[in-house]
Formats: sequence, structure tokens, C-alpha cells
Amino acid sequence: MNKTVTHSVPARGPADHEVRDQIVAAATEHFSRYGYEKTTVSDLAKAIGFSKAYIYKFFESKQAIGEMICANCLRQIEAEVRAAVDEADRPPEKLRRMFKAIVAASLRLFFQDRKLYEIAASAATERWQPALAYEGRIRELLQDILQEGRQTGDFERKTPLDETVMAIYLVMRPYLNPLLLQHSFDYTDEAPAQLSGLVLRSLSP
Amino acid sequence: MNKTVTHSVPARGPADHEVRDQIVAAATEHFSRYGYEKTTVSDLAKAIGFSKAYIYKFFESKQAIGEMICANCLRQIEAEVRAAVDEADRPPEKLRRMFKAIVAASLRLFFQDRKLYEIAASAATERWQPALAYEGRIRELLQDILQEGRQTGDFERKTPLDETVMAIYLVMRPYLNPLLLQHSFDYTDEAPAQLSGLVLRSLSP
DNA sequence: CTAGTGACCATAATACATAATAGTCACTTG
DNA sequence: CAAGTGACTATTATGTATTATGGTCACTAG
Repeated sequence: MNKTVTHSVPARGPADHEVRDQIVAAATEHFSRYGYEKTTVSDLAKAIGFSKAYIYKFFESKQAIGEMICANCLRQIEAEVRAAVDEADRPPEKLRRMFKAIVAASLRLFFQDRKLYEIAASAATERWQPALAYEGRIRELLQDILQEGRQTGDFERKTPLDETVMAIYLVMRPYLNPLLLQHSFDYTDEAPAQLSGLVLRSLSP
Repeated sequence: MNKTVTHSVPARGPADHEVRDQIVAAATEHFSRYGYEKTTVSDLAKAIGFSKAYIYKFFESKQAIGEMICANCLRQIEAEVRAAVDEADRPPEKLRRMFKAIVAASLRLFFQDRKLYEIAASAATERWQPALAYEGRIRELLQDILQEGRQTGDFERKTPLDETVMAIYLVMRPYLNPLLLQHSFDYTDEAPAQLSGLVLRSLSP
């Protein structure tokens, strides 16, 4: 178990501390209600009954708090996607579900948690660590499905795996990346089915 | 020859007039040097030695002038893409060239004509008519290549043509649309080859 | 030593008065 | 009638003075 936790922002102070959790809770509440920009660090401090300075004993910056919240949010999406994938048992259907779940979850974030969506969009634009990590994990999931499909004989085996992963990832990216999703609303209805279709045709042995 | 010229902005005044051309020339110069926003209609008027009011005898709005310039620019990109496609004689290679040329031309616009790129990006965001028309023409080109490939037996014929066109169009979109291109710079080196590969695999009979 | 803070600073956001600009129209000139 | 414009307005952009905010640090209390 090589658990390389690459904290982009090295956590300050005790990693496991009640106050840290309080901060995260308050930030989740405030960020998703009023937005990242409109929430001040003092607001968070007031919410948990401490001074602003104390918050900086736990987080290096406001952005570090934002990254935490964003990471949670993206992990939840990932969990939903994995759940959807697990519902199917054959790799082709897994791929279809993956695509569909990604679009659905991203759209839900946009329409139901706009403020969190905005954080995720910033995270994508500014390449915050959680956004990169999310991308990476989605690619891993994709790779796992492809590998399984190659073993079961559902997918062709000639093309180098890395190449296939990359190409399919590129196909999914406009719907994964919150920034790009915004500009793809016109297609979110059809895209999952159409693109899954194309991708599966490209994978046929 | 059913030439339905859908002028989104109905041209004002004489369609063929020396002054109209002067305006377009001045706008091309100014927009690409100083940008759309920083160029005022008065600037254009001064440049051609007439009053601002006179410009409005030929164009309904500043945006209409911008659309004209943008349309020229997109038509030029389209021409380059068509030229690249015509260099190949077999449909699979045509598709590869198409993808590559689109990325190359869009990148060139970004890096060599940033100001015009910005107009094209606005046009895409705000759905100006020339941007939509460009999209449409690229889709037609794609459809032509696919149809030819089906005739020559290079491409499969089971999937409905419309579906294939749409799916491949969706794959290309992040590199076609100036807005999306900005967010795909990390991949512009590999994307054309990788995605062409995927698309061609999906088309194999 | 640990838990916690007020006071402080440089930078970023805001607000608001002022200046530019897109667009129109009645009008002149030949 | 055709070619062309000055003067005007409502809206938008811009500069600037002021406030708010992120972030630090020396410090206190227990």
C-alpha cells in the first residue's frame, strides 16, 4: 500500500484536530451558500468562534481551504461515477455508464450546487491539485475498465493501452472538466450515448 | 444552386459599394492590431475619412462589422482545412489531415493573430452567425469525407451517417471552437493523432 | 509549551464620479 | 434624390479614492 498523499499545500498544524474539521464544515456551508469569493476568512472564523489568525494555524491560505472543499466535492462525483460503473458487469456497459454518470454528476453540480461548481471550475483553470488528482483518478478508472475489457475479450488488444486511455480521456474531457462543460451544454443530452457509441466501435476487436 | 445567404444581420445600404469595402479593410486592420473592444467606430470612420454616422449607413452595428471580419477569418481557416483535406486522396487520410489542419489553423490564429482569435472566441460564446455557419460548414466537410469513405469501402456502413457525423464532430469540437481550444493547449500536440486514430478505429468496417 | 489573539500591512476589491462610446436623427449640400 | 454629417442621448467603460481582505507576527494566558 504505497499511499503517496501528495498534499499540494502541506497541511499546517495538527492534521487531525477538531478545529480543522470545524473549519472544513464552516467552509463547506459558507462556500456553497455564498460562494468562495464572497466568503471571507473572517466569516469562517466567526462561524466557529475563533479568531482569523487561528485559522491560519491549520491552513496555509484561503485557497488551501478551497482546495479541501473542492477535493471533497470531486471525490463525491468520483464515488458516484464508480458506483454507476459497478452497477454494470461487462466492460462495454461499464464504459457507457461511466460516460453517462460523469455528465450527469457534473451537470448536477452545475445546476444544484452552482457555488461549488464555480470552485471546481477555478480549480480546473488554475490547476489546483485536487482537480489534477481527480483527472488522474478518472483516468485510472478508465484504464481499469479498458484492461478488464481486454481480458474478457470485449475490447481489441492491438492499440497500446496508454494510447487508448489517452484518446478516450480526451473524448470525455469536455464533459469532465467543469470549465469545458459550460460550453457543451448544447450537447449534454446526446453526447454520452453518441460518444460512448463511437468509443465502443473503436474498441471492438 | 440554392444559395440561401442567411445574413444574421441584414446588410444595410448598398451591398456592393466601395465604402463598404473600405470599412471592412479598416476594420480588419484596426481589429487585428488593437482588438475589437479597443477600436471605436469613430476610429474606423477617421481611418476612411468619413463620419461615424456614415458607417451606420452600411452596417447595422459595430458587432455586424465584427461579424464580417470574423466570418472572413473563419472562412480562411476553413479554406486551409479544405486544402489540407484535398491533399490526401483516401478518406482515412483525409480525416487525419482534417483534424491536424483544424488544430494547426486554430493554434496559428491564437498565437499569430491573437486579436482576431479573441473576436472568434466571442463569436463562439455569443453564437454569432459566422461562428455557427463555420461549425456547419466543417460538419458538412466531415460528412462528405465520411460519405466518400463509405462508398470506397474504407469506412463501415452500419451506423447511421448522422450519428457518426455528430459523434466525430463532438470529438473535434474542443479544437475547433476557439473558446474550448484555450483549455486544450496541453493536448494539442497529441490530440490530432490520438483522436484521429480512435475515430478511424471506430470507422473500420 | 499549547491554545489563541489583536494589531498591523500590502494588496485587492468596491464604489462612484467622470469620460467615452455606440447608435440615431434631423438636417445640409450638391 | 444621393451622399454625408453634427449634435444629441443612453449606456458603458475608466480612473481614482476608499474600504475590505488575506495573511503575518509578536505577543498573552494558562
